Amino acid sequence: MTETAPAEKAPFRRRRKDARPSELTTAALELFVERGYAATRLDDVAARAGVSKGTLYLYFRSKEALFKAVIEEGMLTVLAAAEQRLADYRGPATDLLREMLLDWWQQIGSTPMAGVSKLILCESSNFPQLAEYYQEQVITRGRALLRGVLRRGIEGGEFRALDIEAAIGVIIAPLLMLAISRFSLRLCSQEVTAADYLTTHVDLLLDGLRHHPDPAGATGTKAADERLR
Amino acid sequence: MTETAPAEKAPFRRRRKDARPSELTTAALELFVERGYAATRLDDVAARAGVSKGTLYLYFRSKEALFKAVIEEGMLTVLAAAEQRLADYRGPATDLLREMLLDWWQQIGSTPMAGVSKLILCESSNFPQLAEYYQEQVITRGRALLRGVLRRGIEGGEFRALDIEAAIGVIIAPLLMLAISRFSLRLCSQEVTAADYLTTHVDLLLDGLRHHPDPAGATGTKAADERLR
Amino acid sequence: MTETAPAEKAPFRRRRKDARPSELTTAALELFVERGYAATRLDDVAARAGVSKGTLYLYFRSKEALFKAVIEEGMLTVLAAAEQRLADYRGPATDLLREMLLDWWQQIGSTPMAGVSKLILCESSNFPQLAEYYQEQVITRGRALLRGVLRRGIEGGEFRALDIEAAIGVIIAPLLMLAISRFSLRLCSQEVTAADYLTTHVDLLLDGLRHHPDPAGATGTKAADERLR
Amino acid sequence: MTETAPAEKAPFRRRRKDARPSELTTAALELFVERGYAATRLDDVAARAGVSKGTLYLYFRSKEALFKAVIEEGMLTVLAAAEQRLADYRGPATDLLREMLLDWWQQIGSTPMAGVSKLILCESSNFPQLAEYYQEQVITRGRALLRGVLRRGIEGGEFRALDIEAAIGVIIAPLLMLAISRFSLRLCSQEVTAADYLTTHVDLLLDGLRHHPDPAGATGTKAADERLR
DNA sequence: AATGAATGAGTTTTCATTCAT
DNA sequence: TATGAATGAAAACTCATTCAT
Repeated sequence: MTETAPAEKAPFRRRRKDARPSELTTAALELFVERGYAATRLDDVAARAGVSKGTLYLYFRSKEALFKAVIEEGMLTVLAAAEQRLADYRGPATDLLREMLLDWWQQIGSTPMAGVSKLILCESSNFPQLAEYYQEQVITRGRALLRGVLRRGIEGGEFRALDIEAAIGVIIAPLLMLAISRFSLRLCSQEVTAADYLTTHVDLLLDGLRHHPDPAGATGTKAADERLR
Repeated sequence: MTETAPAEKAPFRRRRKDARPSELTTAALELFVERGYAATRLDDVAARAGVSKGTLYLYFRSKEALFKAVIEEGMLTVLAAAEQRLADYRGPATDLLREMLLDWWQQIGSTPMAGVSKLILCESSNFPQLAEYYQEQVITRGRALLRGVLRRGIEGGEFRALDIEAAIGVIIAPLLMLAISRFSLRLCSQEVTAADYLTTHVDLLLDGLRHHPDPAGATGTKAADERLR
Repeated sequence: MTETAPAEKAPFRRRRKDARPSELTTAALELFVERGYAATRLDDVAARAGVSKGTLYLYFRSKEALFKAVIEEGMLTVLAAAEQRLADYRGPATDLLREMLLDWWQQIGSTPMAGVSKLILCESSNFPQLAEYYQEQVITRGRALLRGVLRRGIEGGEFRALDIEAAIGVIIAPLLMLAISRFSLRLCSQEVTAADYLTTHVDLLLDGLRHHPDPAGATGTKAADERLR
Repeated sequence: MTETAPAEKAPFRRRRKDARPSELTTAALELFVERGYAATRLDDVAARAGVSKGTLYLYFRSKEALFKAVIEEGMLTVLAAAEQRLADYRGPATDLLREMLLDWWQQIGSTPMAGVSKLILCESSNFPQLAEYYQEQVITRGRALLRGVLRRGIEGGEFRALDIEAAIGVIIAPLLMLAISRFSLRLCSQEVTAADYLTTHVDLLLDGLRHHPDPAGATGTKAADERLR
């Protein structure tokens, strides 16, 4: 408003203008994650972004469009981070798996992007198409990455044989809960630092995956199968 | 509804009156879990319960009161199920842990009560006092149960030493995700049956916990610690 | 319910039954006066009368019918009290006027019936027909009584000549305000007992009415007339 | 609406914004006075003000807040009018008293502000705090003004001795009834113009207050005292 | 006669969306 | 572009009225 350098006016404006959409989605993400979609008022989003409510409608057709933009922007970020690592990484699957989990935490789980996971979890039934899209673009790809590592580990004798699809979910769950817990009740990571939690998860997991002769678990498994019909 | 004794006609009204609250909370739970608190209209809750909107207000002062009742009723159910198992169970910690996890799934995770977990996860920041209450009454108690088993296992040499608090969270997370996934996107248990998922979780976990000499994991742990600061 | 003397049952019931309507109107009058018609809930009327809400509908077709019954019952009481005094009273108009005002206070103004005045004042525009009826039956009759006394006093030389219709209103106003004030803010009778207030009113009034030669007031009156057009 | 300066088009919005609250309270005052608080629908207030229902909530948090604003705005107007007259007026108390009463009618009683008196009278038990505030700010101050004049008149020998507090109420009552009657049944001023009514009140009152020797009233007073205990 | 559970029309209140400036 | 006043559809909530018992 009180521009001291009139020569710079145009670029400044340009920059603001270009930055607007992501300023808005950033504010929206925070509030959507904290309160949920329906409970978030556009008034509050605008206020947090420091603009008027009307301005939101210059960039997004509707509240739903804003929400979708938030999710899509988050997905782009996630996928961009992931693609970088697809990597020609070579070496033991054990190391690779550990690497992937810690990477995920550093690139995604510990950032605001983790909020997108919470949104998908909480709002998926209200936005089925968006959820499906997320499923295809993010979840399926992420699972594929893990599947590759697990297969390699099993084939190479590092990991014992197991139900790979199920294992993928079991591996992801603690990461996801850790990320989501940042925005709500600490259901799982109460009184524990993220580092301790992750370390314990990785250690337990790699120990559990490791191929060793002890046949004791098998009995238990059968018993469990019976209990679950 | 299924009147077997026509002679008992008189208490019909009375029985209805007594049954109403839980009919209403049942309908409300379903919708709150599916759509979230804010997106659930009381009209729909009433319709699902087969009553008029006004009837809801005969039993619950407000939408918020209904929500709290839903959570509290769920908590009672969960705690009642848990208390039953506190048990004088004796035997290997390994068996006990497996037992507990499968029990949780059968008593809670696979029932409508699992929805309460999703609600707490999604709505905790909108109902902080309720979340705190849930934390104290349910989470803390549940963690205490697991803590007891892990300690016994470690002291008895069945399990290796580890960060017990962190391990509790890691153990719970896959169960919770499995339960919550029933009401939204299958973030973790995609294309896998609950039984396979649980079996894999328990097997991996017990393998990972088992006390065996291989010291390889330690190195990895240190590397991870460094990455996480 | 638990009648110990079954022989007396019938008459007891009968008495209750006959008394019901006035028990209900009594409770209704209290609440209507305190809160106004619209703000009074039938639930509360029923509760104050110690019956269920449904019972009200056994005696009154609707809330409006109940209100009208309250007013009409009040009017009957008022008129009955008035008729008694129409009297073949003889004597100085001064004494008669004082008598009438004090009587009104004792028979009406100091009783629950005074509430009817407040109701008419506050609700007349919501029940124009009822107000008109009250006007005809109560106000007009009351004014006629006063008119008679004032005329007699003027004709007999006790009172000076004045605008009789206006004087009637001026005489009534303090009585009415005193009565109404019992149910709301003491706009006029703050910190004064009803007896002091009435005494002062009557004294001032009779002094003011008395025929005395002093011509000073005339000037003032003319000035006032000019100010008011 | 009545734009005399078309060049000033820009501030139209601004002017509207500033004017809105009082447009709304004006409409609200009319309806509250006519129907009472509870029976007045915000729909109707909005319609009378020529805006939509939602607009009301742009300026007032709730119906109750609107009501309080109506009363407070009315009080400000009343007090502002009163302060103007506090006056260094000198002269006979008789003239001053007449002046005050006629002023009140012209400044308040004959204006829409008179409606506030009706609201306070009718709604005081539903808004006790507001009533108390009104009592302190308006009634107490108004009584103080009258008290001053009466004292001066008595001390100066113009008025006879009497119960000043009671007299204040007796003096106010006809004014108040006249004002309130404009909005409901003419309980007191039926078939009489305001001017005639006021003139009669003032004349009667000043006559009644005047100091004259006749001791006749005393007897009557004693009789009245006995009747009232 | 009496009850009180149930109803649904009516009211208050909220908030996404529009649009004149 | 940006604003924010205004809108009105939709949701929460109330309560007079009904009716099965």
